[in-house]
Amino acid sequence: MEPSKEEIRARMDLFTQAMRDSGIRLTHQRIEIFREVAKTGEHPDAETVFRAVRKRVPTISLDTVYRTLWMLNDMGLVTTLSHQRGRARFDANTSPHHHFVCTECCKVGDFYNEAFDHLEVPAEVSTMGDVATTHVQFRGLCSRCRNKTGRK
Amino acid sequence: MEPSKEEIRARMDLFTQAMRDSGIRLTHQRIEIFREVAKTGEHPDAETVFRAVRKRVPTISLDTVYRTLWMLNDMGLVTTLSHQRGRARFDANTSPHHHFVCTECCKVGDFYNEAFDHLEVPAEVSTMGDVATTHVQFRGLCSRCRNKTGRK
DNA sequence: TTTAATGCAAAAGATTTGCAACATG
DNA sequence: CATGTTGCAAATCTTTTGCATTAAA
Repeated sequence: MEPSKEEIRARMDLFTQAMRDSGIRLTHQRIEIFREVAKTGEHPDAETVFRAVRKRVPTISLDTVYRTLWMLNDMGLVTTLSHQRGRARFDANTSPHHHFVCTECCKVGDFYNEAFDHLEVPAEVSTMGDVATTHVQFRGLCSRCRNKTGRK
Repeated sequence: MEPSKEEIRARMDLFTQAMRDSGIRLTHQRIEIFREVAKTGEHPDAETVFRAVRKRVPTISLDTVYRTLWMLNDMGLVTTLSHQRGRARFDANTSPHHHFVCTECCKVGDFYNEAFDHLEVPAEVSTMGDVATTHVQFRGLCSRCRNKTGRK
């Protein structure tokens, strides 16, 4: 689930390069914010990122975290999920991937599947617009919640 | 896109029955709130439902709309989507279906596809939990946004 | 040194909650 | 009638914004 050391480094490199290419300043805060999202597979929300980064950059403010996260989203360096009521969660994994979402605790597990990346687009959908990406989402009780609520 | 008269009636019947079965009171407000979500394929948010219902029930309050919508969600009579920053949207279509989501305007189009309803669950996913439902989401520019921003 | 980015505080937006009045079963 | 439900107002939680200060390039 957690990205490997190499994967994290690759993400950081991609980030640094993309920032330079766009002429956006590589500030201390932005680097630490991106690193925090890049190093986990947990899809943290803004508050979680804020708390983690604050340990290393004590003066950081929550609004900078928000501004940065949405900027990264606009740049395509992170994507957002929102499976919880009114709280965006961020993901630095920009490779095509899919999700298992627990309907109980909202935890999200990633997985890769080439076939799902390229599902045939039905004609009906083509009339709606141009498909750029495909995401499969399986929903159900995660094993942890199954053990907790399922059988007690 | 919009549900047919019969479909709307079927949804209302399902709702009425489910409420009776759960012993939850069928109030004027609840009926009108559900009807508002049931009669459209637009996945309205709470505010939109509120404004529409208020025309028929002028004294209704926004918090009743929220309470009711989340209750319906808990009962499985509606599902929620959240493709827009911090704003939940509600859908009374409980049949298995899939989505095309515009990355520009966040508009969501529904479609049906039996094959997608029953994608084979990879072993890796089975270890995460018990899959109950499968949703395919295609993302890209909708035709309207393509014409607006794409070529100008 | 120039201009973008930050931090602060305050605003805005979305959703929830406590409670007295009210309506349903 | 008894109790669940509503409407109101105020609270809460998340996210955004204006602006003076600070720091990248």
